[in-house]
Amino acid sequence: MSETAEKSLNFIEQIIEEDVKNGKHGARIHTRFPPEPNGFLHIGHAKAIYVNFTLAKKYGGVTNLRFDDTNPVKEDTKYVNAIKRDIEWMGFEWTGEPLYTSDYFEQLYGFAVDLIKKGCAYVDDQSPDEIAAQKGTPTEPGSHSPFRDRSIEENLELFEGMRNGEFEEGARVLRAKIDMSHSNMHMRDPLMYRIKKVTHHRTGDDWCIYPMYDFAHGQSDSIEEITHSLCSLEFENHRPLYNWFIEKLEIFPTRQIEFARLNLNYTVMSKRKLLRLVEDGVVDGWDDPRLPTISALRRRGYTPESIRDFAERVGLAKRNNIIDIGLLEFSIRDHLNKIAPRVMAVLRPLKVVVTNYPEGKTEYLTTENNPEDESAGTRELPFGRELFIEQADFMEDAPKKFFRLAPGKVVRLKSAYIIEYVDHKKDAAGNVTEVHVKYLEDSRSGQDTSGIKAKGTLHWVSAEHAKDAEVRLYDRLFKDEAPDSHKDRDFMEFINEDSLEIITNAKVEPSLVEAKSGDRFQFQRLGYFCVDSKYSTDGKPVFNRTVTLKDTWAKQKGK
RNA sequence: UGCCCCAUGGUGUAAUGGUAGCACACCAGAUUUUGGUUCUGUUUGUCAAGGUUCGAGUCCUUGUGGGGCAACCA
Repeated sequence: MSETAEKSLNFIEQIIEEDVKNGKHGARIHTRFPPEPNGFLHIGHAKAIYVNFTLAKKYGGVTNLRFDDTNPVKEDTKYVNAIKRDIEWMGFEWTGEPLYTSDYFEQLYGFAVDLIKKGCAYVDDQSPDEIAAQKGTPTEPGSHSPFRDRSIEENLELFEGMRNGEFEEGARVLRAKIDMSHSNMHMRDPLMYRIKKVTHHRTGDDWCIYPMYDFAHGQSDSIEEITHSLCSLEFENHRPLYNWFIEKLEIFPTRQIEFARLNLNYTVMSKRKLLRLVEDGVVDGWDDPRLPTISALRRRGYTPESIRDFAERVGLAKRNNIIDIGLLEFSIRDHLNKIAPRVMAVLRPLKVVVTNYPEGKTEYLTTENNPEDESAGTRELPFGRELFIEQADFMEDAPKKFFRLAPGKVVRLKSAYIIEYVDHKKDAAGNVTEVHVKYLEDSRSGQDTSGIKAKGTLHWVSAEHAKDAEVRLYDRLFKDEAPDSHKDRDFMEFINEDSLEIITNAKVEPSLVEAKSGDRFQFQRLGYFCVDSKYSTDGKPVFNRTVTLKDTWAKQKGK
């Protein structure tokens, strides 16, 4: 992360620099990432993680990881582990041990008692429906609960009763006593505690009352002395309440700052919708490479560096945004171009016979592993009389701008020889089954004295030496740019039925059978591929296509 | 018909009262044993109307458009 002197600051950095300049909190910066352990992290979270961790680090601060586990109905330890793994994989380190809002339940209870004693909270015996009815609407004020003016003593007694399990679920709640006619709905006597006789993933059955988000999140920030609590725009309306509790409780004044969350086109990001895709079997689990979850991106072959680069590029502001998926693809191409070894793989093989090459002969040709990185070295490729090239690299009736193999054309085989078209065979259906060519013996790569210039260069594998491999090609999961933006159509209607193509008979160069789970390659002229962690077996790797190479030829064809 | 937030090329994001810049995308060209990479160049923008000012993307007013808020969810 090289910071050029010219680089302008985003609005949060400006706030932080102002705070540092003024010596606020001793110029200390402390942020937190507060996931609820009820689902998997996605690329939107990745931005929030990036923002919280890099901002703190930039100003010499640290970041807490705090699981916001105040709703035992939805939360589970299995998510805790997945979330920790994803953050670590992204390359970030939280300070100390992971923290949990549930660690503060006793303290939070004390805060509530304090508020009751100050006359700022009361126990309400009404049902959810009654409370909702009194809430009013955004344009009409609410009305007071008949229990609003209970004595402090009675409130204290009832609240303790709630804690002790004396009442049924839903029978009573604790509410803040603020203003039922406030223009901000969140200030109309919001709920602080509700009764839930549910086992919590960490505290077990110790509690049967649990604090609401609004009475847990800000207070946890205060307890941890978080200086800047960064959250998404939807919590803007909660900030007055956040500050009200800080003021009444006289606790550490964390400042909440909201920023716009990340949105990506051609996908969905909400946990609920992601869960539906998984449960309906549309995708193959939370880490299906077509999903925008961090575990899916990892499995697909994205690097942590590329995710961080992307998070930096999307910027930080308060404006709602929809980022083009193409930007994410740029980030991963940019990184993989520098680090991925180039290899030969033919996805849809077409047999080529080099008629003037000796039968039974094998020669080994040297090729560079990565033209962008000399230190990557070279390797030897077997070459023989029978080869496979890509079906799309031969055309019987080629347009003038087709730089590949066709009647009357010559092409270079990458790191090998220039070949010249001789003949081709077709089956009964008219499909080309075999192409015959002659090679130019004096055109060997690196020792070319033929004087011939070939316009195109093809990738290839030796038929005798090539290994079979399975390759999985992914396309966007949705056909619509914003599948969940249609008011009267379900996002599932926009599923792209062709988002996964499995090729079982790809031919790859022999070295690839030794590839290990997670290894990344550039299949020359095709794209970047990663050995799948789920379906690969020893000696039989399955390759996931991370992203294609930029393809200006395909673009031209489309015209 | 309440409150809060937002509005700069196709998409994002800068300019903090003084030349509207950067990235991605797009288009054109150069290089290339990957139609990749790299390099060069072009096109495209301040929501509207008033006001303040020598000067407004920036400040003020009023509109318009978009987003959020009425879960015992977070």
